[in-house]
Amino acid sequence: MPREYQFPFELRHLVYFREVARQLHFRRAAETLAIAQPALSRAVAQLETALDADLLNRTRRGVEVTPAGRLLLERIEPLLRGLAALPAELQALAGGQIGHVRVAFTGLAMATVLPRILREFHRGHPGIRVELSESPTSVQVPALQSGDLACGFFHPDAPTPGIRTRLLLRERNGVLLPTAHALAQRAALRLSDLAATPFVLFPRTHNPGFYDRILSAFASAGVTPRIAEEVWPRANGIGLVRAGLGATFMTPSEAQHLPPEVGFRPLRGPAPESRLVIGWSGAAEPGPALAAFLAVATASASRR
Amino acid sequence: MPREYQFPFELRHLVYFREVARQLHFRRAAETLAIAQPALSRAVAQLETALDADLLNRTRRGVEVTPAGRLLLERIEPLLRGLAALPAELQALAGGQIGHVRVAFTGLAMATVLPRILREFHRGHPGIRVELSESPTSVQVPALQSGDLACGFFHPDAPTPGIRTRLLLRERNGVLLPTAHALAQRAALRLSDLAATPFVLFPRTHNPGFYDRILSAFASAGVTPRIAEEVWPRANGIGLVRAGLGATFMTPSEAQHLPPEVGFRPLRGPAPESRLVIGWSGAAEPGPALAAFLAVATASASRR
DNA sequence: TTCCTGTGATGCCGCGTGAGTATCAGTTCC
DNA sequence: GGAACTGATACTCACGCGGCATCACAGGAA
Repeated sequence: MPREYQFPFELRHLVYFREVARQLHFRRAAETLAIAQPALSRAVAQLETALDADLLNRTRRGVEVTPAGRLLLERIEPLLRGLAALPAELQALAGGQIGHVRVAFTGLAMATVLPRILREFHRGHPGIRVELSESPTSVQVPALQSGDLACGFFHPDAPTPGIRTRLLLRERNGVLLPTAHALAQRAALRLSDLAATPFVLFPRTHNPGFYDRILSAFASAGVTPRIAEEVWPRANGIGLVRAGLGATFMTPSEAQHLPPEVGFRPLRGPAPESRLVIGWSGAAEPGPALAAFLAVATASASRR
Repeated sequence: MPREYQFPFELRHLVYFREVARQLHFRRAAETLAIAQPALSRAVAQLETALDADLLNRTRRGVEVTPAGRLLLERIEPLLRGLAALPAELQALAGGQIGHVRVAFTGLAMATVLPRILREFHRGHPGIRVELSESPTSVQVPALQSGDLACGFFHPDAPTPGIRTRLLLRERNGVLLPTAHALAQRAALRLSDLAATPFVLFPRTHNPGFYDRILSAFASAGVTPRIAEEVWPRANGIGLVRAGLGATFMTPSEAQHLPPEVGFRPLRGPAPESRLVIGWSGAAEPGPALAAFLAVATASASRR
């Protein structure tokens, strides 16, 4: 059976040759490699045949490396180093010391729990890279179910089969108004006060359940709100409020650091409620990097 | 006998795994690799054992690569590519398409034949790098004899055993004077005219034979020259003449491009003669890169 | 259901080949 | 002229790669 093979040599040959080139001495190199000298001689000779090049000059007063041998050495040195590092690297991956996690989030998550979680996580796991991308609940849920996404911070509004979740935040929304707005004088508001105020919301497709709960909250207060803009991501909505184009909903946690042009007012009576969860695929056991992230995230949440 | 070996796997394993990861199909990968499927299954299993990591998820509906497998792929892909390129690279080295030559030269060589040789050589052999360093004859000759230097342009003054040479230039020296010098009015000079003129020469150790021939040429003209400076490299000597510190010897070929502050005058009667040769070690057959360089250099010289 | 097809894994065996020991061929010493 | 090196060569042996045959299992079609 003819032996077809892409490489006319094996790692052995390269390692053996490198050792001889280092020590310039077959016997000592063989000892270092824990093989007998004849085996080493033949392996190097095979490599020379395979590459059709003289790699070493055997003289009676020692061995010297030919130009071809030097070129080969230059090329294989980094390769062998890289290969030698591989097992440890894979162990590090398995142990969760290195790796990466793709994490999606919504504006609320970034404004509340996420910065703290990331800070803690990077302190404990400096080798794991977190790939963050803001995306709406309606995108995250199917991505989590299909396994395209490892982990997401989102706002569930219906059962999410195939996703394991943990509640991070559950808060009644208040209202964010331009400071110049008439209602900004009041300490607290009711939904019914807001009939004349244009609203800035997220696009309905991004979380239809929550969107509709907002509308029904208005309806039960006897008001039909005017939705002036639907904008995403979240930061742009706050920007529009700041620019005086309307009001928006916001939770108290989210209202920590606000520019002076806007003000947060709690709602009395019925108010839409936001729930922020962290979710991950329930199909497969999470990998070590994801497990580490989840551990930090849930611990950080329960410590609040 | 225990098999001690730095790597718990071989190139085979990596190539086999890569092929399966590419095709996500053991049977087709085995066909591509021209081996039977069971052999492939076992090789991949061995690699997984060796690295203590699951690289592939075998499901009934196909094969998928695990994160560890992806990491491994990322790492080995460039390595395998580099190794695959090795044989061709070594052949190119042997064929003289790539490589490098260490070449030493003296100031005279750089002022005459060398630029043209380098231009021609790089045109015909773009893959070969030339490492140039100016060094005196007295340094080049032993370096050529010991094999530390591949090729040199120098000025032999005695037999140089172990070095093969070819004469490139053989010229009577003239005199380089500051234009302001009294003798610069004359069209040609004799050595005996130069008794009162301070001279700038190279250090005697750099070529004792030639140095002494200069002195004896003076002596036979009945003159004892005043050696004001001994300076190296050559360009600095010309700089000193330009600065008015004295005169120096120079061949007509070297006197092609001179600054206006200096002038070249031929010598009538006895004059020191400069011989420029290219030399290379006669011990070993020159390597392909050196052979190519020598071919260009000698051809360029005989075409003058 | 039942059979067929196709997946990758497993059992077993022959032979190639890597590595062992013993030895050779050529030096460079004393 | 031997002693003590060097690396190369000649054997033998056994490990393991790869071959074939087969298994276990899943999915699809009848």
